[in-house]
Amino acid sequence: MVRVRYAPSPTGSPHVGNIRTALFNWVFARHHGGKFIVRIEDTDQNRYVPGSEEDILFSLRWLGIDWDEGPEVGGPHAPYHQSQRLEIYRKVAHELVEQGKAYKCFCTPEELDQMRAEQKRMGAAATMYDRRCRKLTPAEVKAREADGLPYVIRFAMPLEGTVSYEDLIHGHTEFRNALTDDFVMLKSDGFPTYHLANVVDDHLMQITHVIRGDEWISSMPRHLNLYKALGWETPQFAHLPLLLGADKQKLSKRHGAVQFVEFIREGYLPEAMFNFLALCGWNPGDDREILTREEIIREFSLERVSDNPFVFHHEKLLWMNGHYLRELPKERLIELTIPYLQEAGLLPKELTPEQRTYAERVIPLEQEKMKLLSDVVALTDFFFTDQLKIDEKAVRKWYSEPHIPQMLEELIRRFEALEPFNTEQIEQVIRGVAEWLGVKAAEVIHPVRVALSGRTTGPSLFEMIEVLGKRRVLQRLRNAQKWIPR
RNA sequence: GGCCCCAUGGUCUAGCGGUUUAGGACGCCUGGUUCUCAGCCAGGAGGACGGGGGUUCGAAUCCCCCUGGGGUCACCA
Repeated sequence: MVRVRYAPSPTGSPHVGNIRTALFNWVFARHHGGKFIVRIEDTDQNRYVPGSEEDILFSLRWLGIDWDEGPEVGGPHAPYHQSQRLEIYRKVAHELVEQGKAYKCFCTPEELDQMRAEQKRMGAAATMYDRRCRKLTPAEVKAREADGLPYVIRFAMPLEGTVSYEDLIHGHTEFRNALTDDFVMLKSDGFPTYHLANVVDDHLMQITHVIRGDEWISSMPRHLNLYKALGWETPQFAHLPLLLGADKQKLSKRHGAVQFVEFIREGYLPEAMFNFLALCGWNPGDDREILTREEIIREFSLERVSDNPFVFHHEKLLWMNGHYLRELPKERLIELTIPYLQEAGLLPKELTPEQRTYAERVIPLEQEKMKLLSDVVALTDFFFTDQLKIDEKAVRKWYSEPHIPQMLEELIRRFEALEPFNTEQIEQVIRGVAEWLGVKAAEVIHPVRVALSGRTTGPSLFEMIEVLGKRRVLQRLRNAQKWIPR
């Protein structure tokens, strides 16, 4: 039985790369009919950010990623918060001390800083704990404990030899033990470090595959030796390519939106995010790029995960979101976009039935143009407000044309009398007026569009007029009469 | 700097020794559709296998070196 886990630490709102890792784990579990476990690695009291766990779980649910064991749902290996499992780690750490595979270290942060500074001054390639406390005699340790000195527990790394494993993505990888220092397993506050807690829980929770980002590869000698010291079987490891910014540096805040909730806020759709994230390092092996969640689950395999870093460019995601937006049923598009109009102040918090019907007619008009749900605001604002942003250049271009004064008058006259006020009738009026004036239809259409929306682009004019309604149309046409230079 | 990872057009990616004059997608350009924009359809440009050695009848595909980029070197994860 495949058992994988997503083990975020609540140190901030989750990053896209982080959610990508969750998605790969989930898809892998679902592909194999295995279990997907969420475990909160809240072992750093200093970096804990309230609310981030909520953001993490919200993001997963928003994407449609459910978990078989974890926070809020529980499971046979509860608790799933590491902060509630402290005794377990403590016990393991002390057992290793008793077996001589780990030791208490009484070095203070100041001493360690000094040691590192010294090493740098000596021109050391890398700073590394010099294992001074590893040499402490039992009596010395006892004395310090009796003095009440705080200590950490460090793992006693083998001084020689190598350790290796077969990465499911990178293949055979080997490390020399001597190059890794005696890392801290248990901090002086009694909390474990990632290395300890992660290994212990992965073992206890019977994780079969550890799928995580490439930045963890360098910790493999620690984890592998820990498993060995504990006499535990190691799970399989798969290290996912890093997500990079446009400058090829690890994706971070300075690359624009990277927090997953920011993407949600901007108006990306879950299906687009799911599809795109799945393609961040994986592909189905053919030319398909638009894939449903079911297809992704069916065809996913770690063998098809690329091992080179993925530069995260928003353009393609935007394109993909536009694609999914165009496929969206109208009802859902309306549901999803109304909140953006409300937030922009174009619609009130509570809609009257009339306002709702009006919005339902407006929004689909611009569906094919949206790349983000939030685009609805800029695309349709002129339907909801009379405070038009006027394209002055377009006004200058059209409103000095000789046919305009007559055109406006005639349109107003005919529209006033028009019944029913629908698209076909409206088109007839527009074309009729053009003919009557002896100008091309476009020479009526364009200036009218400017009069009604303030701009030169927008939905099909005839439909737009119908939706705007006679009252607004007449009012705006009359207003446009003021634009005629005298 | 040590260790580790990576290396196909601007970006993502197919390719796992010959079927490749290296395919697809995003972006870009042109044309068509059309009341504009978008969309859609049809084309196109960019001039990608980082460089050098091998192995082989044959290399983008295997090996080595170099170069470049990245990750990591905390009582953070």
